[in-house]
Amino acid sequence: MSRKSPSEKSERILDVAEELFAMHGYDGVTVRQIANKAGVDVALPSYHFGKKLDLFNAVFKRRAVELNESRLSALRNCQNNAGEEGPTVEQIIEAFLRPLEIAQETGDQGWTNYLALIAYVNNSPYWGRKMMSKLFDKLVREFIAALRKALPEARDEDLYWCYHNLSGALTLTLAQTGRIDKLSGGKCRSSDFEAAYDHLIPFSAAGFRVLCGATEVAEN
Amino acid sequence: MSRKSPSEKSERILDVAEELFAMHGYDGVTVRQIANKAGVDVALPSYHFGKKLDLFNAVFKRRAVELNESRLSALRNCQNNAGEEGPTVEQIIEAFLRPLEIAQETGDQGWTNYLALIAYVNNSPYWGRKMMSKLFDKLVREFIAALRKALPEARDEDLYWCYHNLSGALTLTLAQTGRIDKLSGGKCRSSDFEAAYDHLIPFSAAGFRVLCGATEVAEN
DNA sequence: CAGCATATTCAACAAGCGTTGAATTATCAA
DNA sequence: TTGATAATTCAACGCTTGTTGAATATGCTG
Repeated sequence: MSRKSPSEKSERILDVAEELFAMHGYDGVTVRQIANKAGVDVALPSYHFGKKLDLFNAVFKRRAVELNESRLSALRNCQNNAGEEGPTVEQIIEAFLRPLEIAQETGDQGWTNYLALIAYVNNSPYWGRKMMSKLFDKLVREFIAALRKALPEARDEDLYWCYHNLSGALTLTLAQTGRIDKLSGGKCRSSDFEAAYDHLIPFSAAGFRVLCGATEVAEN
Repeated sequence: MSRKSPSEKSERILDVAEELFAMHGYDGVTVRQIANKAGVDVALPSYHFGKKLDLFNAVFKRRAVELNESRLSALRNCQNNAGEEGPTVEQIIEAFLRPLEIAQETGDQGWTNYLALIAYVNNSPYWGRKMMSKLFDKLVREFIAALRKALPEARDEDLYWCYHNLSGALTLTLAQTGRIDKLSGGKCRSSDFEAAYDHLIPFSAAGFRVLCGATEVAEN
């Protein structure tokens, strides 16, 4: 137990780094700030995780596996429950989004910070392509394959642009900039992921249908 | 001429700062990097623009007025061309997006960098709310008002969430992370704004209609 | 208790940071 | 040409950065 699991301070460093990196980006945070906020010496992050970039990677990787498993299981679940023709577009997108509510459900602020960190990386021209691909491409391709099956007449190009739009809307949601709070005068809240997904699912599903052949419903 | 317009090097500093800030964010760029790439002394940015943060603000403000005017004129244009009932959702979104193709049309790389900088700011939890509001809220509210008129049965809450989704998809497009290039195996290109908008306009219009009362078409 | 590996702190380093005051060059009107 | 003003460079400052080697504390094993 004591050997295998990292020390308590080690996890506290990851938690604090997660929060600060999500808020200010990689370059906007110093190792000293992390150490101070975690209540440990400046040298401890280096001891546990090596260089600053290694620490960043450790934070980014930490929850990725669990998140991917959760989303994939949601996809498999809706595929099993669906009939021969497979799940609908709405069901697939739902499986893509709902697992992200884990932050709200568990009340774990760490998950909220992590999702904001994903938004930071995904939107960054410098980090974006490489880091996201490495950890999330496999899963994303599963979802796109499911969507392709639900929209058999779709052209590949249209399918990818639709996913891009969905991904962008999701990214801005995860970033939690508070912008919609101000714009809407408080009627919408950035932190309310459930409301965001309740709107994003029908919103993007309609988009997919329009651009990727809406014959699905008419045929039945 | 010489007094009023800033010197040639002064503009070069802004151009380089724009490019680097868009790529690496505020904290990911040093004043020295900017000066080196611009081919000027380290002290010159401070002389012309003051503190580093003032330089960042100068870059962010520089093209904002022109961009806002261009978008507002596109909105007024489609409003004037439309009949009594006003423009359609598609026409409004088109007016919101097409002016952003100015970068491709003029071949000015500076505009591409600037749009990526907007994406960086808009997606940043720290900078996002304040900086975006200051420069773009007035315009955004014009567009939302036009959309409200085109969708008279819409609940305010739904309208704002729909705009949020549109804004997110646009933001990821402007960021130009190259992620869709890799995902699609080259079938889609991040740099092809025209293709992005050709897809985003019907995509988001369908979303607006589904969530904000689709009776518009059925009634006519 | 002794011994040892791990965890943590301490102290310091070389490098890079933003910024500034003084010195130098360019620009242009008189 | 001279003088004034703006533009630019030069040199340096005090401070912060990430990282490291040695010293100390902690916790477990025997």
